[in-house]
Amino acid sequence: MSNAEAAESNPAPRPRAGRPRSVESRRAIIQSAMHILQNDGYAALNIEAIAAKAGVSKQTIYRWWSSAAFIVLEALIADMPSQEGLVPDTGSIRGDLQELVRPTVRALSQRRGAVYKALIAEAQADPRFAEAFRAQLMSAHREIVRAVVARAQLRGEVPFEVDGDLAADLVYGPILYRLLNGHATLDETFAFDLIDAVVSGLRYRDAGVKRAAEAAE
Amino acid sequence: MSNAEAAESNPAPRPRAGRPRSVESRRAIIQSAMHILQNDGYAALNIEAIAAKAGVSKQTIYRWWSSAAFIVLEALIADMPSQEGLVPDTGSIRGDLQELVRPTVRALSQRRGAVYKALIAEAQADPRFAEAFRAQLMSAHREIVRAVVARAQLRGEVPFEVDGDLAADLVYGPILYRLLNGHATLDETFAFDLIDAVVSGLRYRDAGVKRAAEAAE
Amino acid sequence: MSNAEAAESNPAPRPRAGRPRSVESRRAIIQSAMHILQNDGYAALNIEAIAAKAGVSKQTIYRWWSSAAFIVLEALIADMPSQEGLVPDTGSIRGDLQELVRPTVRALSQRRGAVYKALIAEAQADPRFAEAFRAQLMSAHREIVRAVVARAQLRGEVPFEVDGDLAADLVYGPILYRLLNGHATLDETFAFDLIDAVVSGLRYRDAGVKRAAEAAE
Amino acid sequence: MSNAEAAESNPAPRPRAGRPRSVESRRAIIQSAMHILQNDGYAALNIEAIAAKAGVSKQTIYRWWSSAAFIVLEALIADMPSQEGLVPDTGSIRGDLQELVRPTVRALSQRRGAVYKALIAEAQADPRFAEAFRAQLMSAHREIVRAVVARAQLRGEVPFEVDGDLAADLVYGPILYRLLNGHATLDETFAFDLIDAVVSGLRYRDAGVKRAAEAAE
DNA sequence: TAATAATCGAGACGGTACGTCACGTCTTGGA
DNA sequence: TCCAAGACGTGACGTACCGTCTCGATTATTA
Repeated sequence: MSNAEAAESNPAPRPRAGRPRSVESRRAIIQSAMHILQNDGYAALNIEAIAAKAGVSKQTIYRWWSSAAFIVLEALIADMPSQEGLVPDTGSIRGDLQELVRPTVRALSQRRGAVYKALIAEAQADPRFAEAFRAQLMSAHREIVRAVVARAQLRGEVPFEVDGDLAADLVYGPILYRLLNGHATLDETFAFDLIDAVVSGLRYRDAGVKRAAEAAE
Repeated sequence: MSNAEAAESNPAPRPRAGRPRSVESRRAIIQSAMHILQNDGYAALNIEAIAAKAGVSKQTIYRWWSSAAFIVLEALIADMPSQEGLVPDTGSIRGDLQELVRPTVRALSQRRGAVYKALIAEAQADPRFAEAFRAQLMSAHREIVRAVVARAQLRGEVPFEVDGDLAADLVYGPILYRLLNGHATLDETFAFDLIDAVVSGLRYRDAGVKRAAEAAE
Repeated sequence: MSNAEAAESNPAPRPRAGRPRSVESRRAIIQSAMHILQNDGYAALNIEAIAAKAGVSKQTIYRWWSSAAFIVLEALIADMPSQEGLVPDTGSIRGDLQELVRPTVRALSQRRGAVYKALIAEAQADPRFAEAFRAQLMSAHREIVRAVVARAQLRGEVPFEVDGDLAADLVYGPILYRLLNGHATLDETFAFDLIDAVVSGLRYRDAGVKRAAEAAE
Repeated sequence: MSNAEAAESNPAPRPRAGRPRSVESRRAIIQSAMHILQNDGYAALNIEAIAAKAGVSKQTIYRWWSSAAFIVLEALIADMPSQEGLVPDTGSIRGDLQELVRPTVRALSQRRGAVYKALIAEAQADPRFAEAFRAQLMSAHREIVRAVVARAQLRGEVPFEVDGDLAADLVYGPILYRLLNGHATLDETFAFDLIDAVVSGLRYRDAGVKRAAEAAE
C-alpha cells in the first residue's frame, strides 16, 4: 500500500503540519504516466517525461514514488475493481477457475498485457518494486485461487492435501509464461485447456502421490 | 541467432578480405560480460563496462552484438551442455519430467536464476532479443517436454489428445512464475509436487473433458 | 540597511498589530549562519541549511533577509566593535595608519578574511548587496582613513591637495588585492611597507604633481 | 595553462590514439560563453546554456573545463594581445606606469570590467580557479610592473630597496578596489592620481624608512 | 472578550541547473 | 577489414536549492 493510501486510510487523520500534498499533482502524475505508457510504451516512460506532461516538478514525483514503475502500480491498484476481489462461485472448481481465468487472459491479451510485462520486467531489476508488486497485486490474484480451492475442498471436489499455493502457481504460471515468452497466444482455448488440466491435476493428485510412493518402494 | 553464430555455422566460410575477427576479443568480451553479471548484477552490465574490462573498444562490441543481453545469451548457449539436449528416458512420463525439472529448478535457484530473470526482463523491452531468446533457448527446453509427452503417448501413459505445447506450458510456467515473482522458493518439493500435478492433469484430462462436456449440457 | 535594522532604529517604534518578530529565531538564524560559514565555508551557506540548523522555517528567513549574504553582513556589523569607530590618534599620520592597518591585516589573515572574501564575491553578483556592503561596512573603514588624513593636513604633515578618498584607496586597495588574489600573505611586514609607501606618496605628492605639470607643458 | 594549451604547445605533438578533439566544438564553446557573458551577464553563464548555444553536449564541456569560469579565462588569455607583454618604455617610471595603467583602467571601466569582477568573485569560491587565474592572468600584469620598477632602479629613479611586488600591489590594489567595491569610477583622473602617489611613495620611500627607523629608537 | 493581524514551524510545490552515466556513432593511427 | 582509443551529440538520471505557497498554531494589538 502506498504512502498516500496509508494516509487516506489512517483512522486518525491527524492534520500534519505543513502544506498538504497536492491531489491535483498526484492525479496529473498518474494520468500522465498511464497516458505515456499507453501511447509510447514503457521504454518511453521516464520521470522527466511524466513531469513535463503533468506540469509538475521532478522533485514532486521523487518525493512520493521511487520510480515510474511504482506510479504505474498505483494506477493499476486504483483501477482494480473491487469486484475483482469477489471470488467467483459457480458451484464447481472448474467453473470458478474458468470464471476467474477467462477475463484475466482476455485482459492480458490486450493493453493490460504490455503493462504487466513491463512491470514484471521492472521487478526483476528492482527488489523493492518486486516486493510491492507481489504484495499489492499478485497476492490478491493468488488469494482468489486459494479461496476457490478451499471451497472445492469443502465440497469434496478436491482432496485436502492439495496446496492452494501450488494451485495458484499452476493457474497463473502458464499464463505468465505465455505472456512473457510470447510463444503462443493468450486466448479462450488456452484458458479452457489450462483450467481443464489444472483441475484434473488437483483432483487426481492423490492417485499420483500414491503411485509415486509405490514407485519409491 | 547472432551474427557471430551465423558466421561460424556458415557452411562455406569464404574468407572475406581484411583483418579477420579477433577470437581473443570475442572471448574476452563474453568472459567479461559474465564476470560482471555474476559479480555486480545485470544492472551493472553495460557495454562500456564490458569494453573496459575486456580491454576492447566499444565499437568492436557493437560490431558483433546489438546489446549486452545478446552477449549473455551467447554465453549461455555456449555453456549449455549438449547432453541437456538428450531427452531423459526413465520409462515413465513422471520419471522423465522429474529427471528434467529437478536439475532445472536447482540451477535456477542458484546463480543461473538471476541470469534468466535478467534476460527474460530484457526480452520484454527488446522484441529482437525476445525472438532470439525464445528461438535459441526456450524452444530447446520446450522441445524436450514435447518429446517426453510424445513418448508417453506411444506408451499409452497419456492420451493422444494431450498437446505437447500445453504440457510445456504447464511444466515451465509455474517454474518461471516462482522464479520471476519470488513468492516461494524453487526447491525439490516444489519440483515433485509440480510434476505430480502436471502428470495427473495430463493423464486424466479426458475424464475432465468428458465431465466438462457433461456440465455444458 | 536591512529591515531589521530599520525596525530597531525606528525612533517611533509604534507596535504594529500581530505577533511580534521572534528574537530567538533572529538570533538562531544569525548564529547558525556564522557557524556554517566558519565550519563548512561560504559555498555551504544556503537558506535551507541555515533554516534546518536554526530550527526555523525558510519563510521566516526570507521574511527578514533577501539572501544569506545579508545575514552575514548583519552579523558582521553587530560584531563590529564600536571602538573600531574611534580614529587612532598617535600624533602622526604614519602612526595612525599603522595603528589602523595592523589589526585589520591581522584579522583578515585569519577567519575574518574568508568572510570578507565571500561577501565581496557575493557583492559582484548582487548589486543590492553590493550597495549594502559598501554603505554599512566599507564606508566606515574609508571614513577613518579620511579622518586621519584630515587631521594630518591640519598638522601640516600632508598637503591639503591630497584627497582623502584616494588615500583610502591606497590603503585598502593593496590589502584587498592580496586578500582576494592570494599572491602573498597579509602580514606585519606588508602592513608596515604599505603604510610607509602610502605616507610617502601622500606627503611628497605636490612634488610629483609639479613635475607632472611641467611635463605637460 | 589548460589542457588544450598544453597540447598545443607540446613540442612533440605525438598523435594520440582515438578521435582528436574537435576544434569547432572548442571554438563554439568559447564563443558561446563569451556571447552569453556579454549579453546576459555572468549570472546567466551556466554550462547548460553554453552547451545549448554552442550545439555541444555538456559532457564535452566538462571533459575540457571544470567550470564556466575556466572557459572565460581561456577566452581572455586567447584574447590577450601579445603586445601587452611588452613593457612600456617612456624613459621614466611615471610615464611607464601611466602608459600601463591608463588603458587598463579604460578597459576595466567598460565591458572588460564586468568580466574581471565575475572571475575574481568566482576565484573566491573555487581555489583551483583562483590558482589558474592568478598564474595565467594576474601574474602577467604584475610582472610588467616589476619590470618597470627594475628599469627605474637601474636608471636611479627608484631606490634598490623598493620591492617590485609591493609596487604591483600599490598599482593594481586600488584599481581592483574601485572595480570591486564600486565606490568611485575608474577614470583617467584616478589613473593619474594613483600613479602620481605610487611613484612618489616609491621614490621617497628611503626617507620614510629612515624616519621610521628613527621613530623606532 | 472577541476580532484582527502578523508571525511562527513545517513542509509541499514548480522550477532551474547541477554533474554523471551510458548510449550508439564517428574519427583517428595502426595491425 | 578489423582493432584500441577516445571524443562526440543525445538523453535521462537523481540531487540540491531556489523562492513561493499553504497548513495549523501562536501571540500580539485593536475593537
